[in-house]
Order: sequence, then C-alpha cells, then structure tokens
Amino acid sequence: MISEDMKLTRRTEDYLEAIYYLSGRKGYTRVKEIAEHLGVKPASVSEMLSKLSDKGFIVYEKRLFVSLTPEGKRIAECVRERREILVKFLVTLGVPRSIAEEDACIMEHVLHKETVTQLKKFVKFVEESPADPMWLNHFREYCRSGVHPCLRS
Amino acid sequence: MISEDMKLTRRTEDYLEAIYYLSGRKGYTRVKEIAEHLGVKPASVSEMLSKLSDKGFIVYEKRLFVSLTPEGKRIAECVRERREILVKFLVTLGVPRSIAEEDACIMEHVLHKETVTQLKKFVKFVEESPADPMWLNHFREYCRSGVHPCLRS
DNA sequence: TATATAATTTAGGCAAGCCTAATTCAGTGT
DNA sequence: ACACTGAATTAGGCTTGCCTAAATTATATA
Repeated sequence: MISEDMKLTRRTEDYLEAIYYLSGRKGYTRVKEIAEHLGVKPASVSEMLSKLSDKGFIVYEKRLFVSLTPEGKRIAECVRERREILVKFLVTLGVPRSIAEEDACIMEHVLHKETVTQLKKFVKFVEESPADPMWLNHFREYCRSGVHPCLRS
Repeated sequence: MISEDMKLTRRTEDYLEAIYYLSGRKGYTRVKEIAEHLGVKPASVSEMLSKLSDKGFIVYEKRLFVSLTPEGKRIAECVRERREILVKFLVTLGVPRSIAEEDACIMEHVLHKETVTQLKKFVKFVEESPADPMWLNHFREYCRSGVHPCLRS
C-alpha cells in the first residue's frame, strides 16, 4: 500500500508529530491546538490537514476532530524517537535542555539514518557506561575551565 | 550598514558558501559551476544571484563572473566554520565522512549558537585529549561489538 | 571577421506553506 | 427552537525556490 512518492516534507512530519503529541490519551485533537503548538494560523492548519488526510496519514472529520491513522502514527513515532535521541545526546554534551529540545526538533527531520544511528549508539554507550565515566567528567571540567584536566600541570 | 531584516534563508547561505568554496584562488566563479555544485539549473542560479547582488553579498557582473563582497565573505566563512566543526564532530563519532559532510551542511544552518558552541567544545576536547583517549576506543569497540568493554566478563 | 557553440538570462509556471478576511457551522445557553 | 459565539473553512494572495523553453551574448574557431 505504500505509494511511490513517500518522501514527506519536513513540515508534514512536524504536523504529524504535533498531532501525535496533542492527541494524548484523548486520541484526537483540534485545529486550534495544532495551530498554537506549531505557531501558525488555524487557516494554515486546515489546509495542511486536507493534504494529510488525502495522503492517508490522518482521519479528518472536518470541523470536529483530527486523529492519526496507523500509518500516520507510525511515522510520528519514528520522528519522535529520533528527536528524543537527539535531545539526550545534546543534553549529555551540556546543551541546555530547552535549546536541546528545539534543536533536536530541527535535526530530527533532516539527518541521515547513519548519523542518527551513530548518535543513538553514543547515547546508549554513555548510558551503559559505569556511573559518571571519567572522560565525561573531564569534558565537563574542560567546559568549565577551558583546560583539559589531563594536561594540567 | 547592517540592515534590519538580516535573517538569511537557508538557501541564501548555501549559495554564499558555494560561491566561497568555488571561488578558490581564482577569486571568482561562474553560474554553471554553482549550478552543478548545488544541483540546480543555471536558470535558478541566475535568479538567486540577482537577489544576492541586491542584498550586497556578491559582486555580480552578468554573464561574466561572480565574487563575494567582504560582507558576503564574512557570512560564508561563518557558515563554513560551523560546518567544519560539525563534520569533525560527526566523524569523531564514527559517521562516514561523506554522510557527515552532507549532514553537517544541513545542521549548520539551523542549530542554535549554544548547541554549536557545545559541539565545538567537544571537538576541541577530543583534539586536545592525550592521543586516542580510552573512552573513544571504548566507544568504537562498543560500536563494533555492541558491548561496553567495561562490562565484559 | 563571421559564425557556431556554450553559457546565461528572461519569461512564464508550479508547488509548498503561510497569511488575512470573509463565511460557515457546532455547540451552548435561554 | 433560536440566536450567539468561537472554531473551522474557504477564497484569494504572497514569497521562496525551482523548472523548462526561448532568447541573448561571449567566446572560440574557421
């Protein structure tokens, strides 16, 4: 069933993820919420929803509610997983959480699978390391002092 | 002299960087080269060059050559520096060079200063570390075997 | 010098996404 | 039942960037 031109635009992914996020346990969301979440006008959301519906990513009952189809949900989950990896990663490297979240949101759409895979490995590596690995402490110290601890006199 | 609406689009930065890269020691470049470098048609380049010229980023002698103004060069260098950091960073984490270059090119435009700063610190940290730091070897080993060396029996 | 070729530019279009203004409709309260 | 209100949709436009086809010009070659 997967048609040939399955290259989603960045914006399409944004919308799907927003719908996923906003649906929560209710299982659906509304135009206004999406508009606020993405910082656009409701009119723009309406338009996009028609397209997403045509493509089979959402169930769109005009004027009533919006929810994801299984396919839409699958995509939203992928996008979101990628983002979470990136957030963790950036936070590990000392990027403030709020900025990390924004940048992850940007990165998630555009990086190659290989890159994300690698970052994911790195995150797991850090998570599986013995508590507070030395090098990470060294790195933090380096960020603070500007000097690599191994080179201090 | 810096006007108020100085938010360059991503594409604008791409073009400036391409011109910078292609100018090399010649000091100028041509429409065809830019088109090939960016994977677009010459007609599209012409158009964009007119805009870049209006904004004062390039010296554009129609039908003859293109070069950067000091302002254009300044911007191109910033963009390029950001990208180089990112490439190094991704390569350090084991992303294949060619992919790292593409992704860096994508990331360079969109991430916050804080994030890039932090990645930059990380790259410098690695560079300034004693040769082949342990953790990096461990990480590579982990990528290969899927097991954290510190946890092996 | 005249001409052929290759590079450029122009003109006219298209798609994605966003906006404002005007309209339509669902749901609430009387 | 009915009117009100706020949410949603439609219509009409804009910008960015890209494309093709057609017209132009610079340059290399005869």
